[in-house]
Amino acid sequence: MGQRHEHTRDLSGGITADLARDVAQTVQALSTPSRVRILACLVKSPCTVGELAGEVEMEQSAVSHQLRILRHLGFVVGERHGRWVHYRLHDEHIATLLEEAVYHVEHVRVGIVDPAPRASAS
Amino acid sequence: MGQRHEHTRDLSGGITADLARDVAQTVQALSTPSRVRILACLVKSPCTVGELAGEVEMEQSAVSHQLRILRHLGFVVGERHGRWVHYRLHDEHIATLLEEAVYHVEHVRVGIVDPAPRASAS
DNA sequence: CCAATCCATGAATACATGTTCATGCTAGCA
DNA sequence: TGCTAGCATGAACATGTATTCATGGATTGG
Repeated sequence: MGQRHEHTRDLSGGITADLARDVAQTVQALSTPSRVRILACLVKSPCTVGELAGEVEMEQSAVSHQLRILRHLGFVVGERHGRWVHYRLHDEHIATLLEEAVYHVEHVRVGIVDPAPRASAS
Repeated sequence: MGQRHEHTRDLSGGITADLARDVAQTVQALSTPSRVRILACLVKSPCTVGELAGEVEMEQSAVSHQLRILRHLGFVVGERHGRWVHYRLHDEHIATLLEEAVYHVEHVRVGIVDPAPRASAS
């Protein structure tokens, strides 16, 4: 345990336009508060749609719509158990991605406005 | 050398709605192909607006607009040198965040559609 | 100074998207 | 077999946003 992953990809060679498109599309799964909350819930444990709706304070319909998006992006999978559908993260890498994103937000406090450059340097 | 960072944040305790909002807003910087390409360029080296426009195949005006967003999110900083404005990443953590995102897209191939759950399990 | 270059910005537009509302489908219970 | 609970889905709507166009500010070179 305590296994080491770097989880990074060298970008010194640049990236293609196609890869940029894929990155943007994937990352977009985390670009809305509702989906972040849904995924954060699923990190803790699998949930039904109704449970998710309660935890993230959204209507059931809205949750279903967002779950559909997350399914299409390969972030979550749903499995039917009787009348309920249990949703869970597709794999542990999804949890890692979210954990990394949260880490960056908490530690590298971004979001501070930076004015347009006016003064000359050098 | 070879220093170890985990770069993750334990989510077993859940996250607040405010944190989810911040995560979504921050991650949104990487949720568009144009901004991903701009940031990927800046990972390699600082660039002027005109250089960025050439590399990412966008008009100068569009690049300026996106740079403004990235500035406000604390992702990049611009410094005036004569007639040019040199843009660079705010710090190396931004590069790490992008590198991690690209890593996930390349290794954990998401984006495969998953049908709505129909069959019953158990 | 004047012109040219580099960049920022506001308005306008086209487009994507998140939510709600209404409805339909599936599975279990009486 | 109705009937209800849990969930999915389509339409409508409001909102956000990325780009283009036009323009203005800043700076240097002539």
